[in-house]
Amino acid sequence: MDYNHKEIEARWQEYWRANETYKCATDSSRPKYYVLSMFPYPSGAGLHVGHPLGYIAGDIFARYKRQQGFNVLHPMGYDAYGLPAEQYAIQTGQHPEITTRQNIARYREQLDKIGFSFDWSREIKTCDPEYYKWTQWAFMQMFNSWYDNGAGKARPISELEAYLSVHGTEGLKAACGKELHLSAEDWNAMSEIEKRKVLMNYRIAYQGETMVNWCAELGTVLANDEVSEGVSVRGGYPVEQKLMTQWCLRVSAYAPRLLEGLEKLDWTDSLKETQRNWIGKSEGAEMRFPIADSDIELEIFTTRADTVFGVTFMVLAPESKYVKDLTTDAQRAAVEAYLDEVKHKTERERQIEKKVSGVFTGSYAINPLTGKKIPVWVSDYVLAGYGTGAIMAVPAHDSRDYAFAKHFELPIVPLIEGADVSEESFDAKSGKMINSCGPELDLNGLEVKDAIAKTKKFIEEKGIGRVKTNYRLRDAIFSRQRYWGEPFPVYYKDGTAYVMDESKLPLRLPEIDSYLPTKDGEPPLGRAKNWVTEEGYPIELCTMPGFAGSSAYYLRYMDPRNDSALVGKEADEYWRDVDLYVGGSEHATGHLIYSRFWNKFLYDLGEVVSDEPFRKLVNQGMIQGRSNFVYRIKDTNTFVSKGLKKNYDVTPIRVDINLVNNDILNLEDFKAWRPEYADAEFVLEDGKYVCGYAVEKMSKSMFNVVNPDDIVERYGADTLRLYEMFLGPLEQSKPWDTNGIDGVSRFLKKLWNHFDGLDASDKSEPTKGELKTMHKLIKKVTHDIETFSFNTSVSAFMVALNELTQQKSKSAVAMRDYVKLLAPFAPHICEEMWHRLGGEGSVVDSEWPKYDDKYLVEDSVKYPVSFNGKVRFTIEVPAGTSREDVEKAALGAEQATKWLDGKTPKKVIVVPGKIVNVVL
RNA sequence: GCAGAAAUGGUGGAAUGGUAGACACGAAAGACUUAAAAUCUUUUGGCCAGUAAUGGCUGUGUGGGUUCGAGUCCCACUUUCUGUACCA
Repeated sequence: MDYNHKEIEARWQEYWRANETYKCATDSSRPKYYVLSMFPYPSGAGLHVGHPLGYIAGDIFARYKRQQGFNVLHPMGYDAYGLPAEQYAIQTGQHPEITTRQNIARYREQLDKIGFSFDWSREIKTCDPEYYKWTQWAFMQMFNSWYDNGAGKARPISELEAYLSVHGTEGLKAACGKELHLSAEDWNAMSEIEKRKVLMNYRIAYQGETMVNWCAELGTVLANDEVSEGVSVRGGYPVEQKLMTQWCLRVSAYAPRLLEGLEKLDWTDSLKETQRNWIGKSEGAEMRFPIADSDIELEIFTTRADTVFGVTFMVLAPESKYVKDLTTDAQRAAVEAYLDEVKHKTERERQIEKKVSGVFTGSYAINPLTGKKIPVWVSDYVLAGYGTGAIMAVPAHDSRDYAFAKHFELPIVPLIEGADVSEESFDAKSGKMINSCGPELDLNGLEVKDAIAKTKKFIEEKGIGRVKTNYRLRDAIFSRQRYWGEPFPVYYKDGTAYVMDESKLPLRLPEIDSYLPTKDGEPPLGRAKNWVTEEGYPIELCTMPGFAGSSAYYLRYMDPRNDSALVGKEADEYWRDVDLYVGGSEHATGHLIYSRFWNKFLYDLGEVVSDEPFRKLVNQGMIQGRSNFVYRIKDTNTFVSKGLKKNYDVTPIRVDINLVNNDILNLEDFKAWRPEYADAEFVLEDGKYVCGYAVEKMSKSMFNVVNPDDIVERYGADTLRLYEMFLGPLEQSKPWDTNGIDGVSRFLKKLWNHFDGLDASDKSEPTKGELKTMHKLIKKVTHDIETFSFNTSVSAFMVALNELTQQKSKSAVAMRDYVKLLAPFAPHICEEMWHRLGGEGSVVDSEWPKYDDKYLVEDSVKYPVSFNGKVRFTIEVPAGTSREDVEKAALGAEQATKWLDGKTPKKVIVVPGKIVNVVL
């Protein structure tokens, strides 16, 4: 009987559904294993073949763990809030919820066809009120918490209030917006509103006036990870810097823990490195430079304390609060003109131009080590948001300062022996110091490293600065001027923000008549009727960003229907954390940072037991598209095959890949594709039209999208699953190339034919050869799955089948083991074979076979014999032959005389089971 | 600029420091067929010699090094991909 994938796959998918095969429950008698694939944003385009790659890998692992006896949690859901649905709503007036639900239904249909072992009873959608209740709840907890740097954890805001009422800010070690100095009396004398203003400076979810990435086109602010190279990641619209009052999350307070936590995670080095860079720890010093004829002190941050003697000017960021104070009357007009110019430049323009610009404030600072007066400038190459927004410029040893100094003809003083600064700065942090001797400190002759240490010590002792560690990681901006997101459970009384009572959750998203901002420029929620509390207080108009709903979803899967907690104690203590997380590395600086932050916060509150959410993380590569081209001879309707195109003047034209098979164009289909090609003519090679190809992003406009449904329809889900794994290493990005799929499809057909020739009732012991093949396979596949080397295990299945066929294997017993091993990869066909072979229950629950080395032992061992590293012949000796006897056999072999050529070997190396090398 | 990863046949890719190119695609030849598709068999890194079996040389981006032995380890370089950036 032929292999009928459609009938088999439909039947088993129905069987699994009806039997709730993949439903799991907490079961403390069994070890748990939590496999999670990053949930998708359900876009209107549906899934393409790139999406399932990670899901298939996760599914294989989940099924494997299950067969090993683990209680496996393998859920799936949808990241349902997002800009595309809202953009679509603006264009069509269609409620984003409707579009989203439709897209979800389509995704589900596509996912179901591939045969995943998801426990759909745990499905979550971030836009469900039962789900986003807990997103709002977490925000509320953050609002009601502050970060105690002393204890290194978040604590309830009430404890801060208690502290302030006794000590004021004296001795307070708290993460905050700006350092406040209050006495207990000051605090106690404050009104409620004043107190709330103070507390806002400490809350973990706080409202702050900050420079934000404003995207006018999208009408909203964006987080740093949503902006790349000055444009929005979604849509590619220009982004500018704007000062706005926004909700923020004090992620920066967690920077040290986010950095340290990476150590114990089983993630790839490159991903950890990306996070390290994003967190951006830099150890340096903060130093105060007094301003001449003023009592102002300019505070700067530097990692090169050793270079103080080479400071020839200071630079302020345009947004720095010092600018106003330091600008002299003579310079005021010039400075204001400059600030105005900077303000109107977008971030993108600033980055592209990279033009040196700046203006002198008129003031001078005094170098505390030399007593010399140095000018203070303003320039946009200094960032307001990092360090103190002011720098000491050392043009000899910093390329940016160098460019600035050259442009404005400021002095450049080299501080390192042998450094030539006539053409460029000397940025390397090594060498011997020169020109670095002042009245109190002498660095001359020291190595840079030692000079830094000595200077740091000196400035601390002198009280002109302190050692400081800075982090690049900024607080996350948490407001979006958008409709399609979680509403904030926040209302305003006397212009002050209050969170609602927990009993009011979930705060449901109201209906509105249009999804555009209001005429007054308020967010869309400004259109909602009665968007006020019961007491009539107005409710926050912004909604939460996309990462809000995805930051703790892995916790919710553990206990998805609990309506009294995000995750119940029992479920949390059992499932704890995600053992294996599969997803794209593009989330390295977004979701994967926010989730870790969110989880650590909940950990501080005692809500969860694990302080890191994702123990092991595997990044699947992107699957790119493979576009096909035809070549039209200019000004004609004649198309020339790829191999002959150099003889003509041609225009390459993208052609729908559905008209092409193995790069051969189907001429009739092509003519029917577009009316203008109906009477196309062709110049063929060998009777075929060969198309060109290019690897590009998979997208509709390039006619290179491959829909998994089509592959499943034609080849079956098992073939799709195997082929996606066979394509190459999981982590690597690669183009989707349908050309090879026939090989995998043939394999399954051969497997089916082999199985079809067996007598299922045969219980006889497999032969020695069969046992050897099977145990080799068990060993290989087990090892491959553990190391996520799925492509090589697919090959191993092919090799093993060939061996069994060659041995004319009739063993149903051997086949049953084979089926168990293949089941994670190709569950449908295996389920079918399993049942026909008389297996009990579902193959999904069959026990993973164990291998025994004794079946792999050979009667004899072949040794390649090499002379000076070059293999010349092979000898065969009985298994277990000693090294000495192998050596004797090698040198005594007939062929050896030729290569020995009468000489005595200097040395003979025998590697047991591997090789004999004779050194002459 | 900085950081990370990678470079192996016509293609995708295999190789715990031990016979490089497994497996698959593609291609070529043959079998079956009236024919095609499907299927099966054989060949397939390059070069050289031989009617042939076969034998020899060469070969994993480049140049060095360690080693009896290097695709694999070390150093330098080239190229490509990815991430990130006026972060002081």
